[in-house]
Amino acid sequence: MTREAQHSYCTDTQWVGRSECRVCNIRSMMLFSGLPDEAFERLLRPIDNMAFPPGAILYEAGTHGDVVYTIRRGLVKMLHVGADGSQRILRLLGAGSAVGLELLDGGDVYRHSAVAANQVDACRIPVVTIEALEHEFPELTRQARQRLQQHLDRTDEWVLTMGSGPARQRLAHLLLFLTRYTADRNGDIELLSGEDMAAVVGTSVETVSRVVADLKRRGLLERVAAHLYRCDTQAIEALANDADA
Amino acid sequence: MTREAQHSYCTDTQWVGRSECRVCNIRSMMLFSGLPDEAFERLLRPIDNMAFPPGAILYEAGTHGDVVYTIRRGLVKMLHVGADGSQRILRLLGAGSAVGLELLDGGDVYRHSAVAANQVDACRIPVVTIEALEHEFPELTRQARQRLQQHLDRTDEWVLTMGSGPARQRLAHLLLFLTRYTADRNGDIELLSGEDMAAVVGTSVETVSRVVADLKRRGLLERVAAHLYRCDTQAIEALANDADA
DNA sequence: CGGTAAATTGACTGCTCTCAATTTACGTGG
DNA sequence: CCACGTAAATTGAGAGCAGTCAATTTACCG
Repeated sequence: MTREAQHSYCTDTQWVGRSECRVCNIRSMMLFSGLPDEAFERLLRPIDNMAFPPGAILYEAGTHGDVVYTIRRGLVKMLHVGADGSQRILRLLGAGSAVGLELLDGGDVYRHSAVAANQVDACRIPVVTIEALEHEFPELTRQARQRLQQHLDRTDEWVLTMGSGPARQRLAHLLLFLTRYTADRNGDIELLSGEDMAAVVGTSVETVSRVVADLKRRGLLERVAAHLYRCDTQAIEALANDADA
Repeated sequence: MTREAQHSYCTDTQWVGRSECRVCNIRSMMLFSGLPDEAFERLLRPIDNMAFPPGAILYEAGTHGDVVYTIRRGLVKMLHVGADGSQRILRLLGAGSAVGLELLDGGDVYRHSAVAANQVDACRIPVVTIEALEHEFPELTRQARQRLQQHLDRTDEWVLTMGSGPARQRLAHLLLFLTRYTADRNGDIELLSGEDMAAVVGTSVETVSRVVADLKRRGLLERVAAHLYRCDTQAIEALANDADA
C-alpha cells in the first residue's frame, strides 16, 4: 500500500478490524437491524470494517464486485462519469445507508462509482453473506427493499430541489441537505469541493464559486474554522423556496 | 360518473373485469411472475382490471390508499406538484412497471401523483393481497425489490440524460426514451403534450415548442398521422450525445 | 519558502425565460 | 356539415442568467 496523505491525519484505505454486528452502536440504522444476535454466529464470509480517506474509491462503475457497503460514518458520493470525463453526482449517502445494493438482484457489476467525500467508515458485507442470511431471515429482504425505497425517495427529492431552477436556489437546497445530513453538534457543515458542488447541482464550477461568494458576502454563510461553515438556515431556506433576493 | 370525452372513444375510468393472473399474457413482466398458479386460488381481496383514459388520475400525492397498480398497457406519469401548482414529472412508467410500491413499506400515503398519459390498462392489487402472498412466497419480496431497483435505474438515467445540458439535447433524450418504451410496430410514437414535455425536461413550454418545431423543420421528426410521429433515431441519437447542430 | 492545484474574478457570448400577440387545433352546438 | 369558442400551440421581442475562456489570487503540501 502506498501512503499518499490527502489530509494530515491518515491516508489510505485501511482495514480497521472485524465488524462485531452484535455490539454495533448504530445497528438500528443498519441493514442488519432486526436480525437476532445468533444470526452472526456462522457467517459464510466475514464482515470487515473499513476506513476510507476523502477521495478514496469504494468501487468504480462497470467493475465486477461481490460486496455491499453500509456506511457507519461520513458521506459517500455516488457518481456517473460521462464519456468526456465529466462527473455527475447522483446521490450523497450518509450513516445508515447501504451502497452497492444493485448486486443483490443477481448482477455482479456496479452501476455507479462510489467515492468517499469525507473520512468514511463502512462495513464491507459480502453478497453471499446477505443472500445466505436472506434465506434464513426473510425479513432481511424487506430491509433491503426499504433501503432501496429510501434511495428512491432521496433521489426524487434531489431531482425536485437541485435538478432545476436558478443556480442560487439549487445551491441553497444543497446547503440545506448538507446541514440536515452532515451537520455536527454545533450545526456546522463541511462544504464539498467546488467541483463536487458543481457536479451535484449541474452547473459550472465558476457559477458555484460566484454564488457561494455572494452568500458569504451577504452573511448567509459564515466560515467558523478551516473547512467548517455555519449557515443561516432560516434565510437559506427562504432563498431555496422563494425566488427573491 | 360524468362523461366528458377526451377522445372519441371512451371516457372514464372503468372497471373492466376481474383479473385472471393465471392467463395473463404478459405475466412474465409483471410483479407476480414466478408465482405458481395455485397462488391465486384464495386471495384475500380480488384483483381488478382497470381502464384509465388519458389524463385520468390513478392516485394523488399525499392521499391515503391501499392498492398498488401494475401497468399492462400505456404510459403512466409520476409527478410532483409544487406549492405554486407547477408540475414536475419524475418518471414515466410503461407495461410491466408497478406504481405505488411505496405502500409496501408500511406507510399508507402515496408519495407522488400517478396520472395516465395514454390510454392505460392496469391491474389494481390490494396491498393486503401482496403482503399475504409475500408471507407465503418470499420470492415475491425479491420481485418487488427488483421493481424498485428498476425505478431507481430509470430515474438515474433520467437525471443523467434529461436533467442537464441544452434543452435540445434533453428533448432528444426524451424522444429516444419514448421511442424505446412506447413505439408501435412501425416505430412511431405519440408525443406528450407540450406541457408534459416541459415538465419532464424542466424547461418552459415555449422552449419545448421551439425545439420541436426546429426538429420538424430539419426533418428529424415527421408527422405520419394525427398524434403520431416518426423520428430519425440515428440523427436524434447523435444530437442527444454530441453537442452539435 | 516554493510549487502545484484549486478557487476567484472579469468580460463576453449565448441560451433560455418571460411576457405578449397570434395562429392552430379541437370539441361543442347550431 | 359548418360555424363558433376555448384551450393549446406557435412565434416574436427583450432581458437576464449562466457558460466559456482567460487571467489572477489564494490555499495547501512538501
